[in-house]
Amino acid sequence: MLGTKHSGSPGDVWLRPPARAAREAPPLSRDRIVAEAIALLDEEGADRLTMRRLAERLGTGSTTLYWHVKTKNDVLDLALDAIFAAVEIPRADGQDWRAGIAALISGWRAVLLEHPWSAALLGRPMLGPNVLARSEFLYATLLGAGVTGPHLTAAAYGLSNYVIGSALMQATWTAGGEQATRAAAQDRFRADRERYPVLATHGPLAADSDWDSSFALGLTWLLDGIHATVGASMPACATDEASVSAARHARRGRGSSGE
Amino acid sequence: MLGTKHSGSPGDVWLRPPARAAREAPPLSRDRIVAEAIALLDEEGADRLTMRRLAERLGTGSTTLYWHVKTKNDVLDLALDAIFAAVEIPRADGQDWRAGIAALISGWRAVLLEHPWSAALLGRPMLGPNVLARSEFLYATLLGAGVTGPHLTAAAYGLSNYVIGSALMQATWTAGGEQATRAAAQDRFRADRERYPVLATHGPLAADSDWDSSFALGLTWLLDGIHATVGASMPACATDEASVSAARHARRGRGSSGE
DNA sequence: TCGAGGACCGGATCAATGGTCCGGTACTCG
DNA sequence: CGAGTACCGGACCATTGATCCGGTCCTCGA
Repeated sequence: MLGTKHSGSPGDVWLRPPARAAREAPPLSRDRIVAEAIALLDEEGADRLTMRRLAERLGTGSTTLYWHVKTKNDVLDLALDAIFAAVEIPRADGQDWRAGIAALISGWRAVLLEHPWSAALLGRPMLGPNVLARSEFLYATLLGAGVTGPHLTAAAYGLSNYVIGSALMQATWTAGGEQATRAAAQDRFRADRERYPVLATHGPLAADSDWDSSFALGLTWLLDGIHATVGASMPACATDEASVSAARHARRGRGSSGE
Repeated sequence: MLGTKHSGSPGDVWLRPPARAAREAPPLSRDRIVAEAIALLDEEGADRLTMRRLAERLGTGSTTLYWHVKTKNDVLDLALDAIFAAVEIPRADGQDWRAGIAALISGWRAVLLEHPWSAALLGRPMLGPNVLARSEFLYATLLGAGVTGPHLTAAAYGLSNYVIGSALMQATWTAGGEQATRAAAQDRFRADRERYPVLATHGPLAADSDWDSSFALGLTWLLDGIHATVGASMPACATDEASVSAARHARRGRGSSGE
């Protein structure tokens, strides 16, 4: 009798996890799902994110996720917004608006590059609180600097779109596409040298191409242009220490993604 | 005898398609597949493109496509490159390089907006002949204008990334997301008015936001910045037929200060 | 003390999709 | 005329997002 298997309905008591001890972590919150999704995306890329995979990493069943989240798209939207929490919003500073904006934009770019999968998700409406808060800062700072009306819209758009495009492009050619792609492209250029002579020598894959400084340069141009519209007296293309340090900031890090 | 059925092996001759007449079009070429894919994408959007659907529209079996194309990604890559054939490359003109570049960039943008699904595909390496030819023109024109070294890279990158980001953003908020999304966003802004005061009134969905002129303005800023790097003695703002208008007079007056 | 209700979990299952296997058909060329 | 080749497609498979429905555990009031 002692050894008898008496068949409790779902398995033996002793084989079952001791009640709630199995779930040491809080039962499984939206936040945990999002955090794990980001980790998974960082490690394996966008196309490897599966609900089953994600569930497995969380030690739960795949269908359980749907209790906390409506669709997979929700997970992506939440993850996308979540990473922008790492972009610190500069202190509002009426004096040096350029520095503030440059810092924000550079931080934005740094985050996008730290999570290369995010670039591919930029084609969806970003309405999360983190994104909105930073957009708010951008608009407010520009407005405070005297940029108004159509110029305000154009300035905000120009800056955002520039970061987005830059990050997307860079993520495509560095993190996203492995070196294989890049090498193949290089070969392609060389092979069709007579067809694309300039590209072959000065193209984007040329030796002197430096993503960070190129980005900083373009940012300076945009800021200069915006600056000029407010009718300030400073020259349009001055030495801009702000964006230079911004580029430095963007290149740094990578090792410790302070959360 | 005339009415006799003599039973050709697989069905009657008259019931069988007259040999090759059934396929009026060339049997099914890569080009036809790509063209139909573009049509399908234009009509129904990116996520509705299925190999089966595509095959059905072509009046063929889905698996047949794989004879002409290796994967679905190939179809997307080919389609993406194909639409850029519509961007006409301006005549090389040593004099007015700004006009040429502005035309190219604007054409690029126009194509991206005409095929909103393309924006979502920008995150993949674009190495097709059409794209390369236009990049070649961009680099060559800049080089001919005296933009060299890091400035050349930065200029080409800035311009490309700006178009890409702009198109991606606009496609997200107009064609891609239906008005529903936009209206919801509008509501969101209004609801959180105290949290995002500036966004609520001056935000991207404000009444005076005009995609086209905003884009033109930003493009002018970039071109001005590029112009300034060539060491010409002219002030950074030059005569540019279409896009300038607004930005000009703002900087006009005190241009004497500094350089 | 108990039992009803709700928060939370997951196995079985479905439909859609990208892609492969393999056997066909029709045309061409020697 | 027979073999080779370009081309086609039905059957099939694994993966994936998502749902159904039945379970388990906790809470809270009577």
